Amino acid sequence: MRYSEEHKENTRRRVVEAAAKRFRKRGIGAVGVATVMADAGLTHGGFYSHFASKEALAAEAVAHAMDASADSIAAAGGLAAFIHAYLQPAHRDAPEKGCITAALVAEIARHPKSTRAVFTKKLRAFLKSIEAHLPTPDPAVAQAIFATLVGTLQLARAVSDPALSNQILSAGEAAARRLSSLEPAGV
Amino acid sequence: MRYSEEHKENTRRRVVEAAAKRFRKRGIGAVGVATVMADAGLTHGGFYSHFASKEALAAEAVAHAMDASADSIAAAGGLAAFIHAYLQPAHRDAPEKGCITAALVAEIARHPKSTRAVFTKKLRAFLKSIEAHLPTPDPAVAQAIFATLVGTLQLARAVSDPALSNQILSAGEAAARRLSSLEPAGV
DNA sequence: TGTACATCAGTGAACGCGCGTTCACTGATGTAC
DNA sequence: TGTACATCAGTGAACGCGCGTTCACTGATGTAC
Repeated sequence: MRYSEEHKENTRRRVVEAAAKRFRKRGIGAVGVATVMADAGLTHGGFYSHFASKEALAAEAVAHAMDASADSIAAAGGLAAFIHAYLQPAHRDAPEKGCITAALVAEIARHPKSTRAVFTKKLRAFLKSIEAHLPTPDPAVAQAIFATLVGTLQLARAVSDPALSNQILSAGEAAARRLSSLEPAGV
Repeated sequence: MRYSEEHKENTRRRVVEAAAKRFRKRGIGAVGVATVMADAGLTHGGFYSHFASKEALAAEAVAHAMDASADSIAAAGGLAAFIHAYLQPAHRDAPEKGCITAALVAEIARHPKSTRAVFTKKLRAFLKSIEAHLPTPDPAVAQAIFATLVGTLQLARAVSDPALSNQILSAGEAAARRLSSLEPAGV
């Protein structure tokens, strides 16, 4: 072969990362293949020497972004710190760098089973990670905490009144802490 | 005027209702004006004698669907019953007839401020309704409960494993009950 | 080491299609007499 | 009451555009000798 394996893998990764960013910012359906390729410094025609379809890229982008945040609880320094960081205005205001679940769950739900299966696999891993950081591990509690975080961030993003948006973030943090049986406030 | 006011209003309402259904099922961006008009038994050209743009229809459809569920807590017979019904598989499996917030929050967050303002107004009313049904009224608790319901329903819809999906619904119900300070189980 | 060749990542024009929106029209129905 | 006219909700062709995907190509770089 001509270009090294490494070269091709690098390009592919750049495309996946550009896609993960754009998709979170504007939605998968609203972003064209040409835009993603341009973000990666390429023209659109080369797309199909890397991916079978836009759908295949969507699945890879979801997987990539889920993997990128897989260790974010440990990185934050524990569940309480993670919850706090997750519900910060900074996260709300930068969806392209944030949680791909909050940005795209509803859209993923409308995608083919193959894409949903990829999401499901990565979600399971993340839920395990939440559970492992719980004072008293319980899968149902981990699921409920994540659902609360995702729902809260989305409501805070949709609302047009900044004051209400901030209140929602605070309310979500208190609720997530309460569900995880952490002490009420502090940081 | 020629056709009665009533006739025009009826048509308009049929279009808004068709839109609210299609948008919830497939997303606003993925549904064309022609499809909505066909659902309402019309051709696409007449659309602009009712609405200024697709965006205007989106805002109306959101408002309409939010209004339609405004009294659903009282209709369900209280907050516990509402939470239970909201997190049923039947609701998960029929987004076109269900909560428009769960179906479209993330997409609404990417729409113009005017549309987000309409959503915000209706959301405030719904949060008030949750709060009024709380044993101890508290805006933050109402916000957290709704965020938990929305996040839970969305995760349950996206996941490809039915068993996990059902677990998530149950976990969400337990959490929402706990946040609202209702007794643990029952129905 | 230097040259010829083969590979294939990446280019850019082209495809068919569906989109939101516009527009000249038509024909059902309300109003005037 | 019956007829002529005006209105405008609804029709369907057409617009420019961006989409996902295909394809003939090119040219940088790895391999063979």
